[in-house]
Amino acid sequence: MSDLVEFRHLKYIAAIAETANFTRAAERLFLAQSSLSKQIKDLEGGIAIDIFRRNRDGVYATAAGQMLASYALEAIRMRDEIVKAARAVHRGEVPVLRIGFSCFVSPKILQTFSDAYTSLFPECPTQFSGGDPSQILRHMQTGTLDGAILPMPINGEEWVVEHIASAPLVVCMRVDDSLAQRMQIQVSEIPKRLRIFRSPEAHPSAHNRLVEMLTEIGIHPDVSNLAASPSDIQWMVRSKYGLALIDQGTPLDPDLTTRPLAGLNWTADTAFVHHVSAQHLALPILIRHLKKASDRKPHKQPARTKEPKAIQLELLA
Amino acid sequence: MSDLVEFRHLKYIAAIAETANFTRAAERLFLAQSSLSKQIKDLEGGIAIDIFRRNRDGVYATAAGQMLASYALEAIRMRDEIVKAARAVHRGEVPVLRIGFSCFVSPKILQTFSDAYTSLFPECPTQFSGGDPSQILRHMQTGTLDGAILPMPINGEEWVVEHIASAPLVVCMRVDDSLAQRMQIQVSEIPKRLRIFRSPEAHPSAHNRLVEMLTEIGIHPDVSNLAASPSDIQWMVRSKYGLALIDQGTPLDPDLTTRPLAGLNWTADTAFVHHVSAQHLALPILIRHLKKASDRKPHKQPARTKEPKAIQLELLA
DNA sequence: CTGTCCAATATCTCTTGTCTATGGCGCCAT
DNA sequence: ATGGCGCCATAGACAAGAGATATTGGACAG
Repeated sequence: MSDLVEFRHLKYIAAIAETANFTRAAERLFLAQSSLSKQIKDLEGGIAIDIFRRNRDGVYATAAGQMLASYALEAIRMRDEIVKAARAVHRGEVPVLRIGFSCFVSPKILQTFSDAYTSLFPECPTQFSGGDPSQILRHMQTGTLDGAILPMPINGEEWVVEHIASAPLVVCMRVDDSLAQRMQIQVSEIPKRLRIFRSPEAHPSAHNRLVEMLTEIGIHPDVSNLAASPSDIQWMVRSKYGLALIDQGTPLDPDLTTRPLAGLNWTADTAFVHHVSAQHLALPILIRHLKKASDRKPHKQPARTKEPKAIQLELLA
Repeated sequence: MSDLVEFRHLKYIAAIAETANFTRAAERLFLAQSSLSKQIKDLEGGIAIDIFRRNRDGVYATAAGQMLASYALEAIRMRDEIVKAARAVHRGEVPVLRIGFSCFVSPKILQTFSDAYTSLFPECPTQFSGGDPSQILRHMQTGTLDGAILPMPINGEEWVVEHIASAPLVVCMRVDDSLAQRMQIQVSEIPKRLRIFRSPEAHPSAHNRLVEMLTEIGIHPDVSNLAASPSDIQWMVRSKYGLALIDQGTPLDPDLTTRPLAGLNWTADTAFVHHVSAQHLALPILIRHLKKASDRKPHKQPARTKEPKAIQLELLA
């Protein structure tokens, strides 16, 4: 039924809707007015929808016609985008997609991202490079990276940020720690032992935010042990330098374990980020894909918290 | 250039990609094999993309072909959806969209939603009815409401929840309150005065969550004054029953004012919700639209907080 | 009443999508 | 080897249909 609707028709509809005039639309389409008229009339008959109302003072789209017209613009834009990208892929002209990532982003997220890109742009090469968020942002400013997967928050108007994952923030401890007996940890139990943090320079806003949040709930953390990677953190915990807050998804040393924070539902959120002026041809398609996918993930892990997932700390992933 | 690509071609590409065989794809399309072959070949020449690789043991899509094939499925689905909806609009067969809302959802959000629906489904009637979230959810279960605009969180697998807005949670006070002199309020300053809350029965999970969060930061609120609407709350504040936490977007009595909570970045989040088994034909299109729009809103109000927006309380809007 | 503007209609042309028939290629069973 | 089979490409015929030209008809302004 709707197979009668071709892109050609969408183009015609869009042109008529814009000009509100068959004759001028036909000119713009390099078409005779009569041809356009006939095409639309046949279509209207075929799909049983009056698209335009022809009046003394111009042509306007009916309600249904307005829907089709706005859809038309979007559909044509998307088609052109995809065809352009596909052609670039075919010619092998898709430049390597250079992605930066923080080592605090879990491998699973990187894998998911990489898989998504590969399914969208098969056989197109990627280059992943780890580093400090602040370094990575600089690289994106200078154009030596196309995008990045980073812990939130990322501040500034110059960044396009698309949230892609979030995982609970949990307390990391030795398996033989007395706290490991418990299912959950009360915040009030650990203020003095929470002493391991990530280097503030690497991602200042996230660090500041974490400290501030802890302060708000009455913990004044002793930020003395600084780690530059999850394995540093885990080594410190193993060596009894203190406890740490880590992303639940982090692959864990067998001597260590994690426990959720009672009541609190802080999450470590991860985003795909690119500079507003980034050029890579895959970015619009990639972002659109991530946007669609973003709604499914939250559904996968909702059973964990009995309480509504509520406080969200967009924090180091 | 990409004007050569018509929906017809997309249908062909999808069929071939699925069957991996021109002959069987042609059968499925009620088409002669030769026609299909020619169409694809002409298209490949026209847009300068090799879509399929013909081999001894079958037909595979090339990298670019895979992109086109997966795009094809999506594009055709969308077209059919829109045409179906447009036809329903044309015939006046779109049933009234019955939307429930909590009175704690700001009028601006309702207006935005209503505008969005009207632009997507011109001339299609809507019916808005206010009420308690718990009532509204029951109505959606029984099918007497198609969807609702409610404060988050909404729990349960039976609900489809699409986040549409979020606004900072602020302290509401009289203009002549001594606290009104300050730009921000420290949480520690108000524990005893925070005494006005929304009726727990109306939205139990949100209420529990708010109380729990306050407990976490050391406030044990005196939940004695219960209000069923923003104006009840404002009357209570004006009459010196205490302070209240309200959504920053709430239209305010001239005798009252609001101040942000220092450091905290709690937000009141609002979602569009519908039951998983809801039938209304506008829902898929509406949800898709809200999803696209959802990313623009956060960009509009980021300058307000100097600190990264961080803790998010999906709470009564 | 006439000229103008604009969409619809009629008729014709020419492109193109599809059909039937056929050819070529590789694979396998005999 | 060879003949049959499955599969895709090609060729020529044909019909559908997209588009062009010319014309009609309605609304409106002068």
